[in-house]
Amino acid sequence: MRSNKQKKLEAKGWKIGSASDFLELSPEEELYIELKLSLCKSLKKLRTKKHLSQEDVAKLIKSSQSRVAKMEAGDASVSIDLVIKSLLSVGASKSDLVKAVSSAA
Amino acid sequence: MRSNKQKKLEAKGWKIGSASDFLELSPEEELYIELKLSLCKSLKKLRTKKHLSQEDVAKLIKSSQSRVAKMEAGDASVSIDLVIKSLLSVGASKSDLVKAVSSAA
DNA sequence: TTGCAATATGTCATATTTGACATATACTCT
DNA sequence: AGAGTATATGTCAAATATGACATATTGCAA
Repeated sequence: MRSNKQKKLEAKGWKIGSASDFLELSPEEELYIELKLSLCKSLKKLRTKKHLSQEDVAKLIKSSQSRVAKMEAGDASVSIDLVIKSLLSVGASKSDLVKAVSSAA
Repeated sequence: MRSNKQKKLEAKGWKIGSASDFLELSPEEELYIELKLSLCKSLKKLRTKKHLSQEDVAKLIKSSQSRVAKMEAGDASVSIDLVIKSLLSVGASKSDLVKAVSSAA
């Protein structure tokens, strides 16, 4: 099982250089990150389930493979908007989104 | 009961000037808009329930009253990211988010 | 009515997100 | 081993979202 600290570290780029430290996140910052990571994980799951490459998804959303990789990695440089748009483009249903939100830690 | 067309029109600024017309949205574009509008609506509900002014919320999220107004209006210039951050700052729980996503048309 | 607080709408310079690209790394195959 | 495919990571100019501000509009109490 993955530790809490590791999950925070996966949110690459977050809070680096800011006053507050990684492990001092407010509850709402925590939930925001967990939610985003959950959506990112769902994207990867749905994509592989559909046997699509990152390049395939990139074409669907008119973006690039590198951006899809960053989405799946939960990179801080990608917006939740883009992740949600990608999920929908890959065929996620409303209930898929509900599941993703529900399963945020 | 509100018509479908009206809900689209509430998504101010959307698709204006683009090739496709308001009423020709793909299913995923539809769901994306409905989802966003649902989150916006939830924000307004939660804010009023907590007896907060838009100015109060603006201070919580370090933004401005006008941006909060735009969020609640479902303005196309605001990101889902900001709406979610606002919801969490106002005290939304995970189940509040789940409900908002679930109740997207 | 007037006055005041809350909300709506428009604009704009700045900040953040974006797609694109290069390149690195991983994972099959033969 | 090498070749081919998929994924990861870094960078950057262009596109988009942002907070701040001005101002308009609403609603409501005196």
